[in-house]
Amino acid sequence: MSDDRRLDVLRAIVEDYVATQEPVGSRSLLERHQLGVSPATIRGDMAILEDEGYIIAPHTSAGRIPTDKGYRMFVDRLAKVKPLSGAERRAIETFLGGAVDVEDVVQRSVKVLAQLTRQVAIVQYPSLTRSSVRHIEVVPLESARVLLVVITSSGRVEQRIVELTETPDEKLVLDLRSRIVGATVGERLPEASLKLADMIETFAPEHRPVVTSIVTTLTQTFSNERSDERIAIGGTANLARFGADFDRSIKPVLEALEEQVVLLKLLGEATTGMSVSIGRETGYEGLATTSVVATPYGSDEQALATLGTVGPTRIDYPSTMASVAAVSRYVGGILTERWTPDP
Amino acid sequence: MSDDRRLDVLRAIVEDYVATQEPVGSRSLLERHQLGVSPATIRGDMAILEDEGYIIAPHTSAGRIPTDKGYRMFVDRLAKVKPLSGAERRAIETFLGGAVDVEDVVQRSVKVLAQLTRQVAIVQYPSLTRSSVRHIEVVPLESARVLLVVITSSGRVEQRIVELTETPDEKLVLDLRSRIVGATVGERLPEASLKLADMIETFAPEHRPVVTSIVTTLTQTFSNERSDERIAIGGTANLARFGADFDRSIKPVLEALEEQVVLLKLLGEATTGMSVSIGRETGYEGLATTSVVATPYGSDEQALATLGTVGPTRIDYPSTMASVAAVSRYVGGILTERWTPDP
DNA sequence: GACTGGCACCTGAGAACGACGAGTGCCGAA
DNA sequence: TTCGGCACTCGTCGTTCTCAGGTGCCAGTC
Repeated sequence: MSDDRRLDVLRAIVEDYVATQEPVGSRSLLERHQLGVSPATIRGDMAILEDEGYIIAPHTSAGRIPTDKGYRMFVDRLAKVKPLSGAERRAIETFLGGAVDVEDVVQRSVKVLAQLTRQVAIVQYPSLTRSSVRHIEVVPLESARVLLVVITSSGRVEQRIVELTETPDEKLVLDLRSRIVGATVGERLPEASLKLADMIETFAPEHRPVVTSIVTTLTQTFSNERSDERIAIGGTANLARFGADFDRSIKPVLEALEEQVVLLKLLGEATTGMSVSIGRETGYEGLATTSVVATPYGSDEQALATLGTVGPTRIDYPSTMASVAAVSRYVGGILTERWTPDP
Repeated sequence: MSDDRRLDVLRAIVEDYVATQEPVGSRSLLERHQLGVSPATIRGDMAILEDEGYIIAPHTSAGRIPTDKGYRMFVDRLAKVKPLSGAERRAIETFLGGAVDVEDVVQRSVKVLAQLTRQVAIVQYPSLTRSSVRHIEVVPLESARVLLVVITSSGRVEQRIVELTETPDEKLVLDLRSRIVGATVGERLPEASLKLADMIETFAPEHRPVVTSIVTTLTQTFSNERSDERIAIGGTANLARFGADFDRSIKPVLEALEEQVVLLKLLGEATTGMSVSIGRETGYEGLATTSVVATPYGSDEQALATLGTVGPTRIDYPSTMASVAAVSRYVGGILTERWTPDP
């Protein structure tokens, strides 16, 4: 008995099950794959694969379906790369190319990814903390209010209105503005916070309250966790493909999708590269029958955030991974090229 | 036969059906309502109500369920106002009160409305075109780029980056900025656009290209339809209550929810006040078994946008309408009080 | 020793069926 | 007009039966 053939059988089972959504038996397997042996031999291989936990029979007299472990093996060792078609590439490129701002890029990414994979797509907004300061503006408003605008290297704009105890002197504001800009532009957000903290002491004591107030707000904005938590979701109608049993297989997924914390953790696992979490590997009971494919996007040096898909475990992993990778690449390209200072 | 009693019967049928989700027969109706007559009499009334199209029997020997027309009658003439409990009011108030910016207000509104009604909640972001200019900032960036920031009376901040053909003179930018601010602050967005157009000619011809470029971008931002289209959705897990048949009753709803155009049209019908669309009244086949309850929010004088719920036709209309109205009131209050210039 | 064909066995899906019960429509009487 | 009574209708539920697809095992073959 050859180990190789047993793995071929596993691959064939995964492929067939993904295609048909039905347990695959030894006979029907041979109808779709030329393995050069008889059904009985396949049955032997299947029995061993079942012993090893790669596949399982839903009941005595049905075919086999892959287990989480089986999919894992398939993804890690058996899947062949399935490149996107030229049409798909062009579709991504032209659709994302039409975006007018960061918000738009994210919305379009979600849409295109959901359509490509026919799954639920999730895209995290570009992280604030992982980007650097492009510009900061300090604008006095009416009363004793000041508007702060922070523009980051990823093109995001955050604004805050600060209520001061007194209307600040115009010269002070101008001075403060230029010093803030000088200290922070080009810095990563955490570093910028440090620089700002140091800066406070360089001001005359009578100006400290105003300066402190403004700097504090900026620092909060830099480390604003809520901003990092924003996520766009699309393609929820594709949940239809998850299964017919709403309460058991779809409702928990919808609940998980509404729970940003869960999504962020799932996406967070993909900081270093393409990540595939299969079934219970996701760590959430509600997602026990779903897989999450995620990958970071951004420039080569710096990831901005993460995007991916949520689908039933029985998905076409090679295609899904190819789509996620492609969208990630284009989004990263657009965000870094388009909204980056020209040379 | 009294007309009054027949309407009482219709009301009882709607209330019972909403409560039990099951067709209601003449006998079980009397178990829950004291109508002072016998089942046979009720049957007579039911027969007439069925002739008139207010109720229908799913099959010969089942009870009756209300038709869209029956719900319509119920909402228009039979429903008694069902005020929110004090606890519910306080929950809305405290939860929405914790919001830190407009984005946050909208997110929290969706959440609280979905929880209160146990339906899908949709909240349109405050409209740009319906609000006025609070402040505009013009910030030169590196190269020949300029950042424009627009703050509206509803607290929204829009930003655009303009690519100019040449780096503008610093004095010109300052002049332009103060003139833009002078011309637009306090104006409604459409009027602000007009004022800006007039302003172009007051600049020296050599400055026209820069000015025109910037003003054009601002005008586009003012009339940006895409901004008006943003909608937050929540409580999709409540779709579970819509019915067990996913493909027929839930998938089309999910699809409609992803189609912003549909949602906007539904919300748009509520410009003048509380609007209830029942079943096919929504005008979308996919929403044939759902009802949309929507109402505008904003100040007394000026609606900012619309919010509401999407649920199966068999919902508790009085409670739903009360919840939608309450959330609308609080959201409107917060947005107009909190982010409006102090006196 | 690995593979194959044959065979007995298992089991879920689906059709057929009957009993049951909730509900109706109608009629004659109060 | 209302009411009680009665015959009738149909969908639901549980039971039974058949069927098809699938397995495991074993003896035989290359």
